[in-house]
Amino acid sequence: MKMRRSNTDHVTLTIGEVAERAGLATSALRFYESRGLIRSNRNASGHRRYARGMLRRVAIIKVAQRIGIPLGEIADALSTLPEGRTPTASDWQRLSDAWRTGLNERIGTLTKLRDQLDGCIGCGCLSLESCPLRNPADVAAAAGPGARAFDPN
Amino acid sequence: MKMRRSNTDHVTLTIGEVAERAGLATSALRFYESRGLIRSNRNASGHRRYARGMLRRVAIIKVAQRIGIPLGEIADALSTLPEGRTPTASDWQRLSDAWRTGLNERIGTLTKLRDQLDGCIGCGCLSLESCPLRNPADVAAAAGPGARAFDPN
DNA sequence: CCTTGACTTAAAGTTAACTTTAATAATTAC
DNA sequence: GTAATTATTAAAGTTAACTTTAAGTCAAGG
Repeated sequence: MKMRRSNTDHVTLTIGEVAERAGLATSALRFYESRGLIRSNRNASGHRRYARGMLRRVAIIKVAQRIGIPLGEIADALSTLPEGRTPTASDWQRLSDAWRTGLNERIGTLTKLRDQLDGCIGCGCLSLESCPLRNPADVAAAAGPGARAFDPN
Repeated sequence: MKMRRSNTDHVTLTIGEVAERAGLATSALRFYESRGLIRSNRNASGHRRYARGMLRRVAIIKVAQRIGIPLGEIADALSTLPEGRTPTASDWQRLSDAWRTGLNERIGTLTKLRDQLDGCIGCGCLSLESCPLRNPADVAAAAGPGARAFDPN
């Protein structure tokens, strides 16, 4: 029983519509806009109106987040696209290529950690000098997304 | 040129010593104590004194963190140990067994994500209906440690 | 016309895991 | 004996990624 046809421009979406179709809250969309990840046009009365392409852009943001890319980097990446254009297939390929590398590193770090953990089964390990878990050679962090209070050590 | 031998009890460590040997800040140790992850004895003037075993306990906390276990869960796990005892080899085995499972899940989630990403190279994907990246079957999150503001969707 | 419901903004709150600050006390070094 | 470290506490600040709240505007239905 939905009817919202008094919209002048039928190809635009309201913030509520984008939120529902993209699967996130309207507050998140406003937040992304404040961080420069997305943009919006306004109708006469100041309400946001989005083109269909925004759904793809938001989808890309969500995938990048699942990969573990912080919003700031996602914003940087998206800002390399020609002025606000909807990402094309080759845009997406370029972005995902870059992100795949980081993802592989994360997987590698976690896998190494698991292997070290496996190597420690019942060894009564965690010795000060010899335990690889306690003396990680890879200082590079396995940290996922989220707050790390500036020092990911 | 270090000399600190006026300590009555030579087998205890000050908070500064634990911090240095464990590789974290004194503020972090106090914070862990406030969260119930570690305990301390106090000397006559109220300064913290730790037994050697604390180093192993802190090492376990650090490994668990690398695995991606939030401090709250680490605290729960450690609290299953008999009253404040230094974790033994079998304690460690039990704890790491539980944590390994979560670690493997995380690795699995990220690996699946990477494979989906690989399957999308140049496909111009992210289609509303058919893209597995856009419609992840596994609602379970790939989220690492860190703030997720209560809704890990 | 009036009531919902969706929209607007700025500002403050949330969570995790700490750090920083401030003001003071105890130790250690010389 | 005094200066420099190191310690103590409580409270506030930090970062990320949002959400919630407050106070009000706009749109659609009856």
